[in-house]
Amino acid sequence: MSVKSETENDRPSHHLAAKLGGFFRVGDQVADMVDDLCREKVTFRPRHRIVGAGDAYGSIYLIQSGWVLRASHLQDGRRQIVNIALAGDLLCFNASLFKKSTFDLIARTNVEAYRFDIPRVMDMLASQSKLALALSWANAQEESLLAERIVSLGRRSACEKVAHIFCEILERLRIVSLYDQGPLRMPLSQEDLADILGMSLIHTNRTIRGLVRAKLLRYRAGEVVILDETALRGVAGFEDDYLHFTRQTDGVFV
Amino acid sequence: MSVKSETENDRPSHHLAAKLGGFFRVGDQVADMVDDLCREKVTFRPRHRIVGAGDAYGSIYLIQSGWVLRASHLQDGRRQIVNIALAGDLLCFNASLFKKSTFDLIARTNVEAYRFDIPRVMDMLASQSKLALALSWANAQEESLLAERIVSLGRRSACEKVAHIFCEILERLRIVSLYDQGPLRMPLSQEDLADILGMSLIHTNRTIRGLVRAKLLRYRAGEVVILDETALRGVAGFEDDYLHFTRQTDGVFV
DNA sequence: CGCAAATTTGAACCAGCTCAACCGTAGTGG
DNA sequence: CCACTACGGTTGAGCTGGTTCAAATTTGCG
Repeated sequence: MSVKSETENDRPSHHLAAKLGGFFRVGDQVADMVDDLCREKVTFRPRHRIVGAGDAYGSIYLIQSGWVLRASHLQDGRRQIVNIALAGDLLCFNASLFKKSTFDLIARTNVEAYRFDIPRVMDMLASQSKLALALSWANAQEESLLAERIVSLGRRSACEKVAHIFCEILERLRIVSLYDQGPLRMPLSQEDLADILGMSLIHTNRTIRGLVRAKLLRYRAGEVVILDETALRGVAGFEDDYLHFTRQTDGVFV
Repeated sequence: MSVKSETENDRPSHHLAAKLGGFFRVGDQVADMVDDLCREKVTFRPRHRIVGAGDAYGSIYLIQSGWVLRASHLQDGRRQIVNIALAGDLLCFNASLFKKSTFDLIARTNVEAYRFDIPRVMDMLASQSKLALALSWANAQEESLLAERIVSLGRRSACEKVAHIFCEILERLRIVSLYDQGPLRMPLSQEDLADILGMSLIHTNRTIRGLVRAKLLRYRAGEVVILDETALRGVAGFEDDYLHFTRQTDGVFV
């Protein structure tokens, strides 16, 4: 797929490059390789189960737009959302090394994604070490997000958790230029939020209401407006270093 | 470093190969490369901080023996242990792509480890795709452990959490042949356990006592005896598929 | 309009927390 | 040998953050 006629922002690799750009100086070579992997574009409807627990992995996806939830279900119906995948995130990248999934991947919105052929990715990783390095970084960053989620779940109060997840989502969207300030379309129900934060739906609601009453944010179904991000970061104890988005000019060139 | 004179079990790569052996058929080529990386052996005393939050990464370690905790500290002293690293586990492998650590790595016991020189690892990964694949798998498995920890923290009861972590530790030690059955030396205090499970020390204690009273296990400082592992798995709802230790004979050869 | 999904609120309850104290065991130094 | 200390574990009591159950209200949408 030629990309010469496309503007930078239309390249399939755009969001991923933006994310990596926080750490690497991403050269055309790597961007071209990613674009080259993006031969097939797929779209999923909301609630579509992209991968189900027990399924064999067939593909790796690079999200172009939309929100995807990675969730685990216990026998009795309890659900835990392990992470949220946004534009520029890879799905099943490292997990595709396994025989089968232990998680569901659910499209929460309309999702546009590029489907990578796994053998082709493997070939390219084997021969293109810069690409491998770049994708390893993306992978390591995702692992860092999981670790921070563990900290939230284990040691933060309900109020801190809610504030923290909002701060994280804001920051992650900023990295891929999908948020600046003002109202944010956030296609998560309070039930989703509860399942991310390991809380009950009802207490999640009350906690959000508390933050609304404190004038830190406004909330409607599908939309939040952060009114005082500084204060929100304060209650969350939010430190963004775990995102490792340093925007260094002396970064490694890939 | 020649390994010809060593028995299989003495090779530095032994535990890592055992872990990978659940999925790959690990050939001599990869094992030799790992052995070759293990040029420098280091030991840490209990409580030694191998890496501290904020430190730049200097090395990658392969644990030969001992237990290491990866922990995060909040401003007010709350601590969350994100994971436990055992023999055969790599420390700082993917995180070494970052400028600096956001976690502490603490030796909980005497720890023997092999120190890898990062540039050398990078070179080898770039040129040896089989090695890269094998280590990527180890990495993906660790990510899977984190995801399961998130499920525990978010959606399991105190009793399920305690049972689950014991099942996980048993299984992980079995994979590297460090446990079969009977008494298990477990160098974690109840405070450590509490910080892994996101619970208070006191409630952790009471929960353990409950399992002891139910005759599922015996507990002393530094030692547990699992009396009824089947029952313990039952209360935990333990499914070992997230460890991805399938011991398949048709696995990919690396 | 009418249905379904999402949110909000109230009320009662309880799992897990904090505070406080005590016990056992293993050094350690006089 | 004993006193002292430190650390890990145990137990009680009271409290509270978060849960469950139940029901009402709002919102989105065909």
